[in-house]
Amino acid sequence: MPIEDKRWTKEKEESLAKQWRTSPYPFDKKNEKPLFSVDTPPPYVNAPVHMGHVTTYIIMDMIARFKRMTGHNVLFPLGLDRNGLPIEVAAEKKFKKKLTEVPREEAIEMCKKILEESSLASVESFARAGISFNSWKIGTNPGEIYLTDSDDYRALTQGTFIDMWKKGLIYEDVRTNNYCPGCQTTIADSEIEYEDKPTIFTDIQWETDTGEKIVIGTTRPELLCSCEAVLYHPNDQRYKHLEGKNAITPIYGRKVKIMAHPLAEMDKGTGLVMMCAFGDYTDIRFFREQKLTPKIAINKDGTLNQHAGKYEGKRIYAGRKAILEDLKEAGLIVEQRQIQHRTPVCDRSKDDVEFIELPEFYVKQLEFKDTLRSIAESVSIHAEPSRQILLDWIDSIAIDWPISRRRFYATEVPVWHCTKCKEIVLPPKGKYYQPWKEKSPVPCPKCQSTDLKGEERVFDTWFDSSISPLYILQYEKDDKFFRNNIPCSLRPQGKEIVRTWLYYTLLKCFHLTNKTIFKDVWIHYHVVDDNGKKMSKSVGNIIDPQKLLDDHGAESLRLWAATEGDLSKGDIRCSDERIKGAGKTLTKLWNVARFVSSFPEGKEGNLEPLDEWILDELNTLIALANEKYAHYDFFTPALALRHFVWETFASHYLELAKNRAYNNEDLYTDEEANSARYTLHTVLSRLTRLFAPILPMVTYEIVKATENKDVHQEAFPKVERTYQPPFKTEELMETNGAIWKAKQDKGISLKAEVKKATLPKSLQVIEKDIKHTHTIGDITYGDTFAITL
RNA sequence: GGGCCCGUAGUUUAGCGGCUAUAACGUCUCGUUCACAGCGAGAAGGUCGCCAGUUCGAAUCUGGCCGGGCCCACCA
Repeated sequence: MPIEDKRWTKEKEESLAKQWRTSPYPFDKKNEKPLFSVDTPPPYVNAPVHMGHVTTYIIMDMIARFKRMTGHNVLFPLGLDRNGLPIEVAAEKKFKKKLTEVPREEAIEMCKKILEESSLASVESFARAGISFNSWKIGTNPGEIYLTDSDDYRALTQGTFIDMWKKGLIYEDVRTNNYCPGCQTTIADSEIEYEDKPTIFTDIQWETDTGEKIVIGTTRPELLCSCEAVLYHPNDQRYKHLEGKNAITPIYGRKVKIMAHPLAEMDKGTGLVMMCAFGDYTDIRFFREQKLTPKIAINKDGTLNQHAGKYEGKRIYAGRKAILEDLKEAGLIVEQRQIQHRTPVCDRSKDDVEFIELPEFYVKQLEFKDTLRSIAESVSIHAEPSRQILLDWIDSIAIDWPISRRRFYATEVPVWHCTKCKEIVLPPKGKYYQPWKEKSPVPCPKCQSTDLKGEERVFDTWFDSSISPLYILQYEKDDKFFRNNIPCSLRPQGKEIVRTWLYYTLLKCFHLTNKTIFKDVWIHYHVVDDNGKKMSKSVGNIIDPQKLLDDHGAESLRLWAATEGDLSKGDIRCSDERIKGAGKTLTKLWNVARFVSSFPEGKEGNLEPLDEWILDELNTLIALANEKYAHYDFFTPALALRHFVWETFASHYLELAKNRAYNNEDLYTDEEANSARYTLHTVLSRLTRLFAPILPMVTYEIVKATENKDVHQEAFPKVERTYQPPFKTEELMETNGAIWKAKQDKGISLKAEVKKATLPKSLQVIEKDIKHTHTIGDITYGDTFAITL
């Protein structure tokens, strides 16, 4: 049927988006086609998805749609991340109560209330953008939207803990960790941010055991009590003579070793540095390396303890003030100055992070670094340079992974503790447990006691999210399906979470399955604002995709996402103007289709040389798209397709073939006209399929109108037949261009007659088409182009 | 401070040893050509960040510098 409407409008998108939302692309487990599984990143539900999410999911959708068209059974589920700190923060804000200060049941209730409001509205933009998830229903069947805080998901998280504990891959230990006194939990490195804060830097006079006076600078005088060593750099001539001597700590009068150590930097402070338990990461590294026993002077509540002597009970700042006064009185302060200091603070409470010891659960990783490195080297990463982020991270790992947290809205660590024999008691896996309020289903295996205390700690949310590929592939639910379908085909994710989500997933899945869990990893950069700045809530430059969808429509957004840049290689800027500009190509494509649809289809038969040429051009595109799409590159083919639509096909082929396709004056034979009509329809048909993953809505409507088919059920084009183009594309384009320009320069109509023309010899095969397109009288052929108007 | 990435037209970009350096958006000129004025035909616009080197030849390779981004580290 001919297309009537003069242009593509965004209003046409609404019904299609709705249609795909109510009856989407369900996942059929029994389908015999090879599986292509996409481990999509579950967005966090506390805020609506922003432009960056939508853009990257659009690319994932292009991948999914392409894979469907190339004969795959595509598992493309959406997950929603609902565990952990952001929800707790939102709950605290809304109810104006600290979760640490209310009963645990109430804390969890508060979080659940927040989550009730979040619903699916946060991902509404995905539906509007035409993302073809398997399902828009929340559930536990493969392909349905999964929630990381569902009983089903949490039971699997706990099951993996139980397995790993039994395999000896998890242990509990008392170690130094980042600790936030405000939130009262151990926090991960990724939960720390830095603030420039003014701090007093104090040079304090010490003495050595031989009576020599030395000066050491510090910002943490309250930690003097926990000092275990004084360091200078091995090349520092000023202090070489101190090697092997001891320093006496002021106030406390303890003897500590003076050592040469590269951790000390010659040009910082006086070149001498005290090592305390613990002022910073350097201290921690040093204590670990020297196997020193730290005397930690700070309690869980942020007060100083008995190690601090007379300052015991004071909070850190008060203790610091008091000890500085005492040092001043003793005449030991050489100099004080205020410095700006980048201080690690908790990213939620903004409290200074302290380093204290607590018992926590750890996943072993140090002894697996070599294996992890080979996994990191063998997994296929798009684009290749991003692999280095992972390798660098693996190289820099210095401790095992602390997985327990002292918070509330997260998966509980599924253990009980025997009050009699101290044994750790694990329940059978397969069920979701809340040990802090439930009785252990089993007695202590060692002493048979039933007097067990439920564990109160929860997991780091990365411990949850690092099993997403296992969850979507039915691990422990359907063994046969799981075994047949690992590794997971594709992990798409942002580069900023390579060292967390990607790394932890590879680690944990290796521990559980002994395999590399992904075949391919697609790592993307970011959509930044139109000034090139990263979007962030605090800066207030978050771009709302709903607004862009309202203004320009999904297809403009999608074409922009494909053509603005290669997201696996760098950031792309979000520009309203450029998204708007993308819409022009939609109009062009639509009108090309409208033009083609006005002709009868034509039958396959002898092809005119011009028609062979355009089909050959299209073949080049088909080959390019197949190759690039398969490597998750939509950028290169999208540019080529756009160019083909505007230039090659519309400007040149259509202009030349028009007369023949109309054949109003019977200048051509039926066979010649048929060849043009057949070619027009064939090109359109293939072109829509090439565009379908990028522009699912426009192509759907075109193919429905012209062929009455669902383009998304069609096979992706392959180069099936080759054609012999008798001339070079540039030769044709240059010739057309030269004739148009000559008429333009003379200010005459493009239809005006050309009396005589000398054209390249190779174009003789399409003499008739050229002659009628440009209205040329006499055509001769030669090396030099010339026309007489 | 360490690592990685990036500097090409006003903007976004292609090219990654060899034609006069791509194209799109924007700007300007002309045009109511029967698919499309949300269009067409053209034009202007660049010492390919800077400086050396390798080479017959460098936007492209190497080194240094300058500028930008991201990640990591930095409580002396």
